[in-house]
Amino acid sequence: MAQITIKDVAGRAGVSPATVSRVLNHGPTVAEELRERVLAAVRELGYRPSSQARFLRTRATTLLGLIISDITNPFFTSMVRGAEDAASKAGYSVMLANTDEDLEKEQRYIEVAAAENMAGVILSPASATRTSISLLAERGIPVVTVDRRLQTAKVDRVGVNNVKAAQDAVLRLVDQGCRRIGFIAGPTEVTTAVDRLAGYRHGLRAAGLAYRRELVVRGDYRIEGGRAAAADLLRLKPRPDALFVSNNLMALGAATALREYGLRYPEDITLAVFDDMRWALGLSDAMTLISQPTYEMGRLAVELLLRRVSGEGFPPRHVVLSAVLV
Amino acid sequence: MAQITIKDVAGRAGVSPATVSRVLNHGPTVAEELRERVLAAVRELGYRPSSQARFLRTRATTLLGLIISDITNPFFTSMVRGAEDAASKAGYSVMLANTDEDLEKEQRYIEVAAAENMAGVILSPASATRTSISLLAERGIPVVTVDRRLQTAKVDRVGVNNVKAAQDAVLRLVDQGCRRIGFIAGPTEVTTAVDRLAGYRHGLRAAGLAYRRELVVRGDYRIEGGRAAAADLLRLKPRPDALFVSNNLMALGAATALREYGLRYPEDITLAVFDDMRWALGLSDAMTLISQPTYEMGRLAVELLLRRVSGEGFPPRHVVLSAVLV
DNA sequence: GTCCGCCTGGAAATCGATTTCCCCCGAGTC
DNA sequence: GACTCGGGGGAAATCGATTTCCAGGCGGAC
Repeated sequence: MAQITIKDVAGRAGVSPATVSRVLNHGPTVAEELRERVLAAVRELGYRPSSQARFLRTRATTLLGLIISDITNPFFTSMVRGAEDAASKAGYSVMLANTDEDLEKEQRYIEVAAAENMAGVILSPASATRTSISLLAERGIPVVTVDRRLQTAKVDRVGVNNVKAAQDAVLRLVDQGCRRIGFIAGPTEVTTAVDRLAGYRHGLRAAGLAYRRELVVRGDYRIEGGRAAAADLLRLKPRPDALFVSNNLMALGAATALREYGLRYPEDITLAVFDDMRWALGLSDAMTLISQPTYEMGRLAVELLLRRVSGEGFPPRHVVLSAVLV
Repeated sequence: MAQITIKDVAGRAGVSPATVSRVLNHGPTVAEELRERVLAAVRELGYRPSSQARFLRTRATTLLGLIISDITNPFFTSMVRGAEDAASKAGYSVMLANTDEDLEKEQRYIEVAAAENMAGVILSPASATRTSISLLAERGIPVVTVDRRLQTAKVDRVGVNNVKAAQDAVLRLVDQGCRRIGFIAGPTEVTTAVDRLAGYRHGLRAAGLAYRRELVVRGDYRIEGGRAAAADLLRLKPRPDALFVSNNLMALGAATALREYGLRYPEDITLAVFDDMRWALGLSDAMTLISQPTYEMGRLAVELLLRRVSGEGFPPRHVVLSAVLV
């Protein structure tokens, strides 16, 4: 019940608190016999140093914050695994927070990260322009953004080449004979949505097709939004011969809309999707998927972050991985 | 960069640190003028108290741990929302951790929660028998389990009536004319899996059907396991006329297996599923779904936990919500 | 044999906040 | 006018760990 402190251990081992600390941290200058006595006392009492008290002196924590915009999204959850594995290998723990794309929640968790003096933060910002990390910057807490960028802040970043991947997907669809490609875009606040839309337009241009405004509908990167957007596109006359959905959750919604309209893919309409959702959508072979190295993104983000944490100084680094067509 | 401390604020406002603390915490006995000066200084310096230093004196944190077994599972993510909303309403923040059903990871996060002196922990244990919360108990950190139970520990718990819900689902399937009902069970370590299997057997008995061993296959509560288990069942001769899948992710896998075997639901086989996965599976109307009040579970778990946190003593409470057939 | 130096380990300062204790000053009462 | 009572606010102790500083003891060298 009551906290076991370093003094209790010291008392039991018959040494001073200083010696206990020396044994537990940077041990060499302690006689073997005392060392054993201390370790025995630690074991017997089940002593665990209070991380708060330790922080007060050392200013060092082993906690990383991972603030992501939607934990329902398998894209992020796979990234979380990559981050966790890399962090625990280096002796750090990862605390997750979910913002639901809500700026207020996001700010609250940034405050928590600052108040807890986390060693570093990985962030997929809900907005490129309105997300503020100044609280962290003030405290010298390093930040790495994943997936999405921040407009202003000069921070490290790990992402994929969204423009090129989207463009390639469009060209693939054109190769398959599609000419009227509907595009379900994401929220304007989010850089990946902007990039993917740009890629879509580049792809059309490269294929010599005209960009038609009515073929682009904006969604919210969520299931319901994808469903509504797909329904809008499917109502067009003539109907698009392909749908390019710019994120995985919206693809689930779009699949539902297709079912509601009695359309089957790939027979009635061709589908291209950002992110690998084979497990949910089925019939993957017939579909253009843009697969992102999500696990790898999490891993690299942590590695980059930990270099900053350990004090390395280098200009903001942008790691751009390749999203590949499958 | 450098930490702004209470002394900086005190200096700027021309008062003592004690007064600053009084203003920020339990204010009444401070003269209005000083109060304003302090608040102004706080604003101008952007002062935020260090939660570590505060904890050292007060022994109180406003951080709740939420340790769940699989963040890919929408069941849990919806629960997380309920927990977050309830917590933030009470001025607490929620830190998430993902164990991936891995006892080692789980233990590590329990250690983190103990080391960080979190106010309380909500846990969906990876194992009923091998998960140990003694580290938390020693420190007096209250624990509430959600979804699953712990065998030994006498802790509060929020869950659903798994036995009855599974039984009802079986009876519904029998009503629809099914006689050979395959069951995809979950891991033996997990209490919900045990309960649901028991419910399946009760349902068969109540319907006067024999329990056949070969109709029950064990999965791992994950997509791939569901797919493999469903494939096993579909190979049986004669083939089952219904599949009852005991969790949502396995249902996704089972749906894939059905497609691979060229079977359609509900035409070729009847499906019943634990958890509401309409968005992913489609064709919900034709399917028996057991919907769990996930958001509510998260909310209630936090409320129960916070009562413990504030020191209320009462015998371990079991909140059992109803999972309903839709 | 004495002195110097090094190594070991204890005492105490420190981190940043809260809280107790106490002093001082003003108002009210006899 | 003096004494008491009470409220406001400062000084200092405290939380639990780390770390600096220093004392004591031992060994080696001259």
